[in-house]
Amino acid sequence: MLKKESQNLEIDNLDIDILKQLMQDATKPYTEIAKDLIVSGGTIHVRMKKLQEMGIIKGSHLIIDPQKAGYDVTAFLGIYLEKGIQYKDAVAQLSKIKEVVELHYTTGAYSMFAKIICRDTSHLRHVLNEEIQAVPGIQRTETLISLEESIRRQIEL
Amino acid sequence: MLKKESQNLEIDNLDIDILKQLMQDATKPYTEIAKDLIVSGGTIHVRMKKLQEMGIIKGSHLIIDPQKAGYDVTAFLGIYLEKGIQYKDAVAQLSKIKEVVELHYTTGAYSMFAKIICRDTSHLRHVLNEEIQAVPGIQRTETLISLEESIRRQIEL
DNA sequence: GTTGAAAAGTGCTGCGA
DNA sequence: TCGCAGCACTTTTCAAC
Repeated sequence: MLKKESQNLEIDNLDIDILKQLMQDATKPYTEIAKDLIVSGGTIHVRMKKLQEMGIIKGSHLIIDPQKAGYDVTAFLGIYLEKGIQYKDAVAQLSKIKEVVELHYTTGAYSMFAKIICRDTSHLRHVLNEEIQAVPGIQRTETLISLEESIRRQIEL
Repeated sequence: MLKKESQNLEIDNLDIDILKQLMQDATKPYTEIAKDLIVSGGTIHVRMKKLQEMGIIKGSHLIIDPQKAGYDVTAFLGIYLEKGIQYKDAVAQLSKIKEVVELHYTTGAYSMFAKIICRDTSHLRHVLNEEIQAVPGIQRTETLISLEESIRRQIEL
């Protein structure tokens, strides 16, 4: 017997429609989605199970307002690594810094690119000067501070 | 009579603990959270209602894997605006481009900074050359392509 | 503000088409 | 493969502490 991967691995329009709705509000009841799409609740359930097994759905997050939670400063960091430094080691070090919420290995001017969220400017200064600079292999960084987040959304399927 | 804003606007440790749990999995049942924190389900409900009214909770999102959904290329874009161009106008234009998932007004080298998600490199080329360049006021852009997203998480409360 | 339980609604699982 | 129906579970509300 083959592994159960041999099931239907395709995504149709119904799957897309379900994802579209849940990407905006992950707590929307299946029954309501079913009404909108004119299928039964059971069908939604089967599709969701398939999408989860396929790994397309990675989970769900509660979206909080960072500013109202006391995190007022968003910054981007272009990072220059020293030659010969293992990228993986730098990632391991940076992942220990809780304020780093996103890290990319990039082409272009920088070796790596990070997004950082801090309480205020003094908190940011501490993270930059004490935490980031302490990571071995980081040669230099360039900071871009976000004065306003004008757009924030998910991809449209 | 005053507006109902005169209610309790403070956040205590219980609120933080609830948020911590739901930030990782927005579908976690209240009853389970209640058991973990050793309070009743009703209390969780009251706190959640308060947090939503305060605007700390902005909603919930289903997290999908962009690569498995056919979006394989993440890029960052440093944008130089022409002098005298209204920032707001550029935002309005860029928000029409569905591939732009994040846009910040920044200090530093660039006027604005965008995050873009595309299906593949030819899709990215199209967005950059046709869509972005067509926005009035954009003088020049610098592209950073993400080869790997090494860290992706939410702030820790 | 919190509790505990009742009432309403939702999610899950088989059976049938 | 999909839809329907019953059971289990969760959400929501409310009187009482």
